[in-house]
Amino acid sequence: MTQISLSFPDGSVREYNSGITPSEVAKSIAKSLSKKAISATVNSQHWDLSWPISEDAKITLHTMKDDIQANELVRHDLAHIMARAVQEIWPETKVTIGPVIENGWYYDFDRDDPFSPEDLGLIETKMKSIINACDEVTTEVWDRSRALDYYRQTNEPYKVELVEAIPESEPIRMYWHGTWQDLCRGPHLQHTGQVPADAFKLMSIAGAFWRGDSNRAMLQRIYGVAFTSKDKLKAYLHMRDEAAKRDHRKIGREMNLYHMQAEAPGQVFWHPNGWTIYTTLQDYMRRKQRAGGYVEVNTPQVVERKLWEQSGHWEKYQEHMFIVEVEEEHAQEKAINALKPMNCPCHVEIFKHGLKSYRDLPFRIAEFGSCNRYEPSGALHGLMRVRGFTQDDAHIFVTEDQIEQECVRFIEFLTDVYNDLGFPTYTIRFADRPDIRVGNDDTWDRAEKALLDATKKITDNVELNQGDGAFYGPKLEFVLTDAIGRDWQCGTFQVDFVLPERLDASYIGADGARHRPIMLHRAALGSFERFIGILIEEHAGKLPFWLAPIQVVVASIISDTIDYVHETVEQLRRAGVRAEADIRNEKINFKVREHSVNKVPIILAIGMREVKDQTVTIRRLGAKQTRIQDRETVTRELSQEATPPDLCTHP
RNA sequence: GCUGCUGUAGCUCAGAGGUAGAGCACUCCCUUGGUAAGGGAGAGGUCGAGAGUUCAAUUCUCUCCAGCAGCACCA
Repeated sequence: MTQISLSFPDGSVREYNSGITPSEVAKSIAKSLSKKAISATVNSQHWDLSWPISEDAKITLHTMKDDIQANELVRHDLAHIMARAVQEIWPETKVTIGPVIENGWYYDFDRDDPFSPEDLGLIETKMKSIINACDEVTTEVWDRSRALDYYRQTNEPYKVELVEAIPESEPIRMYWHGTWQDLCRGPHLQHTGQVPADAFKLMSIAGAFWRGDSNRAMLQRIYGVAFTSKDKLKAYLHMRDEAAKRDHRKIGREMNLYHMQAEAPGQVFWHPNGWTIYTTLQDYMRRKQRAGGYVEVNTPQVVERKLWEQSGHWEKYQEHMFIVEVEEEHAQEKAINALKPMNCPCHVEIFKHGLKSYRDLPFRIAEFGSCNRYEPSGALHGLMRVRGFTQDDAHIFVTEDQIEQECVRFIEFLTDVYNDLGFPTYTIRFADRPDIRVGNDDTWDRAEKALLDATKKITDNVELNQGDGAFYGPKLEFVLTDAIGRDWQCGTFQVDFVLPERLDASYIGADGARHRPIMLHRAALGSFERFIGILIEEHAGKLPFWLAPIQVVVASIISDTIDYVHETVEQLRRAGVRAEADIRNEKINFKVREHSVNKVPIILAIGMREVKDQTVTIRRLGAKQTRIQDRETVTRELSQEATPPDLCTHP
């Protein structure tokens, strides 16, 4: 028998016979450890306690206290337990796959009758009885033909396909939870009773395509969440409730920001409050862009098909464009146009107008570009995914050796903007060449290097998004993380070798000859709609003062103060503060409650005392305390506070 | 687009094969009250749209539209 040596986290090394399992290793160290161990990490691979180790390795034994491993095992075992429960209740159901995901797992099933929400309770009960049975979990490695025969015999076509897809080099491993068998990579716990029966919950049923392919069968997916303890599950469910309260669709209604209706799906009816946020944000971006060296342009909404054919969008995105057909008076055929789904081709046309010299580069044009895309109905989601939206779009025409400097410049610009808007940290994803692409490898090499070098000048915090670049060039994606940990991709910076070529854009170089510029696409916010959605959720509706649609409500306590209230509102408005009067015949308690619910940042209460002393009583949203202060001072301070961050004279 | 669920007053929701109800909001009246809901009265609905079954449909069935969750998609 060959000997192997295992080294432990504490630095110690022990000798064992080859083929020893982590379970036996644990037993050799301490009885208590062997009881508590649930899995191991062997040479940085998560390892089942029952798998043999046949070579020298680094080993770490895990217990339920190791959250990462424990969660994975609990969730993975629950996936099997759920599949078993489903097949015990409905034996005709076919099983497919059931991976662990963030916070839980899912399992995809194929059956004629879809699951109903009531079925979830049934399944949960069955799962608990499987857990209580403490059935042993066992595993074997099978050879390919045995596995295929088995799944053909048991009439599990999806499993047959899965086995066939496993590369020859990899073992085919089976697991049993009791007598219930599933193809699985592992690892797992040792018996079903190790799964905490009170720390999981089945959440929802949804359709999902087999192998993520919309041309293949639609399966029934059940989602579950699971943790290592009941308290952790409770904490998670609580967090989820909190997230739901921040939903911009709910807050948008409550704060009367916008609405949508069936006659214009995916398009926004901005109400006065919402439009105030929108225009305030747009005014801010306009100033920033001007200061950042961009010139602003505006281009047509309805553009003839021909241009989209030239740009290549017609071929690729035709079915996602709003087509506008017009019976033109003297034309032989109908004129076919499309609402612009993007601004790039129009910007190229502006660049092309009049000869450009290399001295004109970098040529930066920006547009608050209204775009319309016929997004699939199932993709629409509040302000986050709409059919009509406005991008803070810009295109920069450059020579190849200007890419890096423009990229640095943009990242600085974007950092500044995100900072002002309350997102001091963000992550950058670098998406490099996809398999299907245009342009030669030399060009890609240089473009990718330029982007990476530029990014690294500013931050080391870059994630690689391999192969996810556009077919026309590499890109950077700027991702914000909101207050409850969700990621939102907003900004983008893309290098494009293709469009200038397709639309035949050129400039005159120092050598007097025509050259092809490279086009950089970039946006900081992405779309105003989406960004406002993110702002609302990030702040739970309590926007920074300068963005709040109504900044101040001046509320009368008794009707004798109405003139003073109006006067105060006028004074605030003259000072650039968005103020409203509330002189309704209601108690001050009522008014405070209502405006607080509506998230108005400041309430100024006016009674006879204030009128007599020329003061106001100021109350900030969320504060219990109020404070009486001279009216002129308050006006001055609020005016200061209402100033957008880029116009503030003091830090 | 696909699977499932949902659609009743401005909002949140209840209801039943015999053409509708609550709370909040709204209007009016009383109340002039000092920091998170004062009291009373009133008005408001082709029950998402269309078709079918039925003596009778908002309720059952089908089709469509929209929304929600997820999948697929996102230039």
